[in-house]
Amino acid sequence: MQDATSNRFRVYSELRSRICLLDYPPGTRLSEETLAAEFGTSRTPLRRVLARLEDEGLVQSIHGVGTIVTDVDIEEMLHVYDLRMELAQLAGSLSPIDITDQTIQAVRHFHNQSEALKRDPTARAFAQLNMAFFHFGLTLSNNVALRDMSERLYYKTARIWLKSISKMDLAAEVDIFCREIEETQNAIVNGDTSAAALIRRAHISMCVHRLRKS
Amino acid sequence: MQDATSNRFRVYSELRSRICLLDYPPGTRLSEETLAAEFGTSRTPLRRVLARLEDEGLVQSIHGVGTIVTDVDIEEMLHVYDLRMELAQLAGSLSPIDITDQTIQAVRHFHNQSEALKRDPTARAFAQLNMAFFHFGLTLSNNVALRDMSERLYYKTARIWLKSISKMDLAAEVDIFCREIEETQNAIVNGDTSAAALIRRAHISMCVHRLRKS
DNA sequence: TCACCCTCCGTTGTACACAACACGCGACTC
DNA sequence: GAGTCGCGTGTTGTGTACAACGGAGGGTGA
Repeated sequence: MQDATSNRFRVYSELRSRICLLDYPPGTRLSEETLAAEFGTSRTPLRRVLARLEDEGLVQSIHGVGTIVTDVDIEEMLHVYDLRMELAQLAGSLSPIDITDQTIQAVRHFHNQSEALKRDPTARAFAQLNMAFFHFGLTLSNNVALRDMSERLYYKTARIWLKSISKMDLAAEVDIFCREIEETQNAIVNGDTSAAALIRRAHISMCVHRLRKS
Repeated sequence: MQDATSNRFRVYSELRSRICLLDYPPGTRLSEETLAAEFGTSRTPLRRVLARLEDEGLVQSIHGVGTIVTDVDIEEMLHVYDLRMELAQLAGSLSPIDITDQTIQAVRHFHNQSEALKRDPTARAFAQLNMAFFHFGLTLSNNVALRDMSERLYYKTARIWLKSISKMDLAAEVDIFCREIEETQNAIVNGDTSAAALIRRAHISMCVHRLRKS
């Protein structure tokens, strides 16, 4: 057992992940008591985590009913996507990092993983890799505020893609993702964070278009 | 007594206001029990409010010590200001509102109030009017996500100005603020939200420069 | 005189009991 | 038979006692 803060973050992170990977699909009723028991704590600290998830719009607590995982709809989230695109682009101009060998190695790692995914594509593994690659994208700017806001907005919309993938062509999506990583790798190797940011923005935009059509 | 949610927001809003108006200067130790008594509740719901303020960086709770109002430093906040400027500008291009007579009337109201402030300037009244005018600026975009993020960042930095005003020329600052409102009024009357957003961005930028010199 | 320790006090963190509330089901009434 | 009331059950919200912890102050020994 660590100190309270890190333990809280662990629980928060785990629940957020379950919600965004649809382990808890929209409409699921979470029981405070059950979750508290699972994480080996009591309702009080767990409620603090749920309160944060509620502030971020991932769950909704209703007195006398339960804590319910919210539903997400692409049309309602268009505003969020608009902002996410702008923030993605800003990552290239607001305090961009100096690219080191470590950065290049990281993007190569993602390239390898995306190729492996192409050979054995599953929706869940794809979503997880996408999430990890998003976090890598955050590290391209040193602006902490930008990172925080981007992350918050990302998790607000992360479920939409996974909810729609059954109606889309998984192999084609993986292919597009692979190419995004390749393009990003080219930009990073050339030390061009600005280009990497624009690539990211473009792919968010295209992804929204594909999602709306499905 | 209203329902839990609105009551919680009332307490949150009040505490945030006290912190940002320096009723609780940085370093102040807040007592959960005292505050709970003041708002006629118990520690439990009050702690939820403090938890949110802690997530937003306005206070810090330390086990065994207390809940302490954080200090803010302009140099640490430069990243936040950078992002705030970008968001201010985006308010003009991301889902800008259609300007109605109501909007024009609102900005006229601020103009009048700023003129009144010029006649009897106090730092606190200035800070309050500035805050109100900021909230007006938020209404210029229909993008809810943009509004939320802008507000969050604004309150992160709001105290810096008030902390430095004693070392600056209050009358001159009021004058600049009056002109900002006048310029905004011109833009709004012409139906040009984009220009209003750029004016706002410019004034944030200039304000940061003045603050760093003081 | 200084360094160390120990105890006391106030604070935040946690656990738990109870209140407030929503929903469903069954009985009762018309 | 339909509508309505009331109660039981399960949930979140609140209050409160206690545990965990940090710091200050005084005492003690070298």
